[in-house]
Amino acid sequence: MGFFDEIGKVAIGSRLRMLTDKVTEDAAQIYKLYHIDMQPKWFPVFYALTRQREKTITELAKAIGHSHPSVSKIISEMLKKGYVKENKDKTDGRRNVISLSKKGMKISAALEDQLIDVNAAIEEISAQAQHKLWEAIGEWEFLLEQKSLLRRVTEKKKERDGANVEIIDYKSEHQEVFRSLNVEWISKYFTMEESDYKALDDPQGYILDNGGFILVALYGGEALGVCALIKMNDGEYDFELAKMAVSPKAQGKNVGFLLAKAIIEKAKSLGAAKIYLESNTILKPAINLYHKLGFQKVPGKPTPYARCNIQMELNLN
Amino acid sequence: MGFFDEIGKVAIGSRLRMLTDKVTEDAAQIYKLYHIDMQPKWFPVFYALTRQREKTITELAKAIGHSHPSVSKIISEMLKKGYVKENKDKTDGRRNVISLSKKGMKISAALEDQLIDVNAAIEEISAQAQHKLWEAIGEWEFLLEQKSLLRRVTEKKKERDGANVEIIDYKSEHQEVFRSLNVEWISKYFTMEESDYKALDDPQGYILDNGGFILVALYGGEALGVCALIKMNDGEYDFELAKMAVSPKAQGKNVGFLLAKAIIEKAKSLGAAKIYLESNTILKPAINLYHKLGFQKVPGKPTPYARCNIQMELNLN
DNA sequence: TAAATTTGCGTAACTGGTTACGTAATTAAT
DNA sequence: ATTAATTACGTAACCAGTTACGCAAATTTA
Repeated sequence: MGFFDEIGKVAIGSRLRMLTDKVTEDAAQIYKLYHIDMQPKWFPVFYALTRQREKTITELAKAIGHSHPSVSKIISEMLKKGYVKENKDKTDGRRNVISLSKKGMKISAALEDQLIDVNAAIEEISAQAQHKLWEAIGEWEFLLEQKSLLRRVTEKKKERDGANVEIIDYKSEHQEVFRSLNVEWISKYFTMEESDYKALDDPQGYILDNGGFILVALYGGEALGVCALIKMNDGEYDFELAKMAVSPKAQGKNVGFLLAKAIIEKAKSLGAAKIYLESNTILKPAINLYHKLGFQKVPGKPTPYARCNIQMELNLN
Repeated sequence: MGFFDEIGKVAIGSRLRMLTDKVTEDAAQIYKLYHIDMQPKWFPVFYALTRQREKTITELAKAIGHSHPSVSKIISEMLKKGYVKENKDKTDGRRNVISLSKKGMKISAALEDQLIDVNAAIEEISAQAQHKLWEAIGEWEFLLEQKSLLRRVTEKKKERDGANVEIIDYKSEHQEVFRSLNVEWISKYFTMEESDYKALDDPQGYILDNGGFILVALYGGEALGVCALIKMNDGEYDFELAKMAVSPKAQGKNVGFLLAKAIIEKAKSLGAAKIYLESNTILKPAINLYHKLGFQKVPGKPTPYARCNIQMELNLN
């Protein structure tokens, strides 16, 4: 147990499994004690059948919370022992209606005594324990039903990553990063074009001096993401969101989202009403991100970029 | 869940298993979220190795509470991925010393972030729950360690069976039962002898009128066990415990023990100091019972019974 | 009424663990 | 110095569940 104390509650799964094993391991012995020739795994099926005379395989599976092949196997074993009988449904040839045989019902009577004693034993343990396992399980089932562990972990990750990400204004020292991060992804998926070089080689002249902005994302102090807001001369849009790039090192750390969120805030604070962007549908994570931020697809506009096959806009009002 | 509410806490095992499944099912996804190429089942091994540079298969198994073949399999999988390396111990050729490879250590660093988030997520669930699962598991582990479920159930069964058993004095109406129960086991394991017929055909004249006693055990009102105390003329012993018989129908219901206990009390109340009995070692449950009651083996005495190969006495002072 | 979809369920293959067993290396006992 | 017992650990077979798949019957849709 020392191991699990040290490792923390991450081990809750392993620990649950071990307790389950411990609670379960005696089951076979207990049946022997009552001279009941039955396998522990048959019990749920058995019990369900005592409650309701007849049930099909699928009904049984649903009732006891197993998959149907599991029930199918159990039934074929119980059939061999003669505890149940099967009966093809006359009106629906697919259904295999299972019921307890005479022999099965006799066993089921013997089981009742056992149930009483096992229940009493478990109640005894419960009474000796300060913390209520039964109720705790119920609560956990409910809480996990509401929000899965995966979702909870995802949220925690976002929170933690967010705290590590700092979004700052572009300074001339970032020019190298701004260029290299963009070259990296563009040349990975497409090829660099004329307009790329213009913006990347001279962000000061091409973007900032024209009334645009650039933000830089620091992760643990290192610049791992960049994003630009380019002033547009078109009457419809105020800015184009462009040259967004996140280092593979920071992938999955929510950097893109935080960066985009920040740049949208920036645009808002500058009184912008509509933002435009161009992208390509093979960049699925990017498209998803834009979608999540509220961008909507718009019909084709003229563009200098060959790689553009989708255009989107975000209305800020 | 309805099923389990209805069936009662007997289902604690199934319920634990389901919760375990639920907690565990997301594990693989969570690793993916962190871009860690690892199987959930490797985690305990991984973790144990980050804690202590080197460990043998068996040490790992002990540390994480698995069987050694399980660890053996996991290691061979991790080996294939290049996360660990093995090293035959120079001084002990049997030992296979495992340690993390460079690649393994890199993964282990990535794991740390994940651990933080998973722990946070689980703490969040814990905080939302009123009942403390973690502590409850700890208590159950302790309580089951102290006394296994099997032993607890056995005790409950004895209690319940005991309450159903009533020990009464022999009356003439019991002669038939007294005879038939004894004939049943004697002729099953041995053959009836002259002395048997004397006692069984005329318990009144042969046992009671000579200062002996007979007790009858009723189970649910039915006479299913008998036991006699025969007055002895020998200077050493006061009574012989004999003609104890329990119906197979009442087997495992503690009837024998209660009957013997009662007959010993009877002897005590009559001022007896020493009880004697004869038996045969092939009757193992009977010998165990006598032993449990405090009877000790004594060297051979003259006996009319061919089937006797062990003699025992109980000192009542 | 024919075609497409859904449902019931059996079989097969997989999974993450176990116990059983065999073998080689080491240690203890005579 | 043997012999016997113990230990480390790999392989095989099993176990109680699962998912994947396919077939046939029933139901829905066109």
